[in-house]
Amino acid sequence: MKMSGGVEWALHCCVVLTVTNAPVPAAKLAELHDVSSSYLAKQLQSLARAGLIHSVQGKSGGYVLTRAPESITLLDVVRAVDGPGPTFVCTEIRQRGPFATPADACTTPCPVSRAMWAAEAAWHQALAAVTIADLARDVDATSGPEALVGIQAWLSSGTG
Amino acid sequence: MKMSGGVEWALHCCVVLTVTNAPVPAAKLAELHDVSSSYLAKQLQSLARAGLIHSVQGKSGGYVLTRAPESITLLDVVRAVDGPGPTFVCTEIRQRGPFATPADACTTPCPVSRAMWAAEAAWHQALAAVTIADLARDVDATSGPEALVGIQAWLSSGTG
DNA sequence: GAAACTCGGACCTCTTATGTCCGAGAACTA
DNA sequence: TAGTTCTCGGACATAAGAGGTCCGAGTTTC
Repeated sequence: MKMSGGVEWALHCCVVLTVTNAPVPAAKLAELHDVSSSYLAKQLQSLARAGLIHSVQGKSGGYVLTRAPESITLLDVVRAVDGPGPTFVCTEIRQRGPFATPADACTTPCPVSRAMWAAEAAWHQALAAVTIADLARDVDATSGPEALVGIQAWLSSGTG
Repeated sequence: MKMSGGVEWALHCCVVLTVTNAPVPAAKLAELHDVSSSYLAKQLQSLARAGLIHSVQGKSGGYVLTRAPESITLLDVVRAVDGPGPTFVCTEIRQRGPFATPADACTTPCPVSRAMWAAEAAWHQALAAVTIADLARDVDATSGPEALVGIQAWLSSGTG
């Protein structure tokens, strides 16, 4: 099981979007991270479909965060880009074979899926506990405040 | 991100293997769960490579749990079947683009990967807290004790 | 009103998960 | 002790999804 690489890109983009209120084009975000512009567009579309970012069309268009960074969690981004479905899917194996449990008796999930989903819930909870604002704060602390300020200036100026 | 379907099969097989000390052939496990025998064999090989089960060759051969069910965790099975690597892989995006962080300054993981790995650790911890023995106990409680006893008898007899 | 720039979805490629097969090897039987 | 039968083990096809690219529809700006 490997998470889509687009999740990493999307998270970094969300952090970058916290430094400005002006729309940022996908091409700019791609250049900033040195990744394929065409492919990054796909991830941004996923974020837009999920309502996390808002797209502005036209000449000076781009993407803007729809909510405050404090109210966007990592879980939101992961589910938007990587799909909302559960990672573990129960195929009701207990209802098959010579010792099949009758469907009537299957009112509750089987013990295996219960345990797997409980672990998944713990994962979700940990992701939901961290927000984009937390990440931005960590970046400030790790790379120094000048990093995001520099990016902010670069985004404002037309310099490529 | 979707977990390999083989994880479900492997977990059910491990539970079944708790009811007997005699080797159980892959074909028997496949028939019991009504799944492809050839493909299930692949999952069992993964479990064997990871040292969770031991293969016995020859006429009355099959698979046996190597450890007590109490000391085999769900994490062990998941990592064996689905791969031991982390689900989130950091491609060091911060070292790319016009604002690249110099490699010297990257002694610690970037904030994004730190947060993702922390969540993954919570998931692992939850998986490691549940053992195959716990699952077997849950099955007993859910489907009644006669379920596993019936399977035990079926495995012992040559009846297919 | 025209032009330039933006997003959005349709399209193609390639890795990986899924599924299958037959040969090597060990235990049982005679 | 030799033959037979059953087992696992890895090599071989196939299908689905991730990764990557492209051009058209729509909007803002001049």
